[in-house]
Amino acid sequence: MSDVASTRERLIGAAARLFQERGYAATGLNEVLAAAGAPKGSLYHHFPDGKEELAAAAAALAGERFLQTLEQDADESPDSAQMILRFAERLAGWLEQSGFRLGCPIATLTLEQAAVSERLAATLTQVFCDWQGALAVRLRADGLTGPRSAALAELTLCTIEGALILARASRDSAPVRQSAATLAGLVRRETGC
Amino acid sequence: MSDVASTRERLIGAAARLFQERGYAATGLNEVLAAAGAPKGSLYHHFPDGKEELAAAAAALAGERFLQTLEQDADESPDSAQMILRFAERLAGWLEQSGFRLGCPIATLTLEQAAVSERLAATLTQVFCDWQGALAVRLRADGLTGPRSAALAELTLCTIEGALILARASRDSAPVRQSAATLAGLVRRETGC
DNA sequence: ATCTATATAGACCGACCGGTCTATATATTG
DNA sequence: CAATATATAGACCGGTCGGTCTATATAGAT
Repeated sequence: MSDVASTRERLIGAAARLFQERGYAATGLNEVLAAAGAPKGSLYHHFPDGKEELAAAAAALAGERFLQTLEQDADESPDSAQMILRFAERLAGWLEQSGFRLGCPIATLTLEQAAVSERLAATLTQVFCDWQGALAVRLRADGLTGPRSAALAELTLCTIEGALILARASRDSAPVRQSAATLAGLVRRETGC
Repeated sequence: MSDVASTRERLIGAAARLFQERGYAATGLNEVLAAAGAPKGSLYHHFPDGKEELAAAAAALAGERFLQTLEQDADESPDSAQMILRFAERLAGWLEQSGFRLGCPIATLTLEQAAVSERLAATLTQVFCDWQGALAVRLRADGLTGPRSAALAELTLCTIEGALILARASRDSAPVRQSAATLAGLVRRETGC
């Protein structure tokens, strides 16, 4: 196991970061190459289909990272409502630390490219599905039925995604904290925790 | 009053449509000019600050249109919960009719440019604020307090925005309809309607 | 009619885009 | 060692980008 990431991994990592911050169209491949310290030949060696394939890999990586954080917060929270609050707090911190440049790692990619790229759309759909699944697991653990936990997991995910948009527009993390608090209150009423 | 829109209006209208569908960076000014049937000179005559200024005008127009629709649905609904369902149904129809290309008219713009353009960020913030206000008015009419209606209006807006992202990723309007139904149920429990 | 401000018209610019190509280096395998 | 697959390296391509520029047309004022 090498102490430095492989060229392929560096490319995916740099792409994930830049696509999250600037979006798909505004991120040039030359920027990605510079950030990864790789020549253009390497990019098209590892990703023959170019930018689209790189974006799919970047979205998958970002999805996994986000999922792990989500599952960690879910495990460390005594109930679903507190998981929502904890995760929102974490996201608010990320927003503030980055000057409101880092929101959802795949939302911009989705709005820009889901209607264009079949391959990317498939990856993005899977990622959102995984996230919703992780939320649903925690809700079920609070005693909700399968369908009900799925519905509330979907609502929670939508709330988070929407709040991140509003927060980035206003450069204020209040929408994330407040909407999470409102939702957590409604969920708590339901789970009884 | 002329029967055809002025060059300025045509530019804003074309920009609003293209920015909504493809986003900021992926929309070329030449595309906008072609769609509006105007030469480049006219664009920089009406919008000396170029693309950024045009985008701000387009966002303001899109915001007004969306607001009017929202207020209309609010007026025609007997209570807040049904307003949410009605509006979600309308958005789901737009998504389907456009092949999931038309979601929120300003969400992509926000994620791409809010951290970059001060001017655009100000416009976008105002638009989201107006939308939230319209939702809050309807919630207050159902007997909720000012703060509570503001909180639920924010949650509703976040839910809609997030659901539009999920729907575009999966090319399925189910997230919009389902999350709206879940939220409407929670709101109904609170308003008692 | 003349002057002025407004608006239209589009050629043109350097910069950068995603992608292709050939050449070289580095492992892996026989 | 030779042979082969893998990976790095970057010059180069046509095309498009946002923006600037000069020239022309149109409208209102005097």
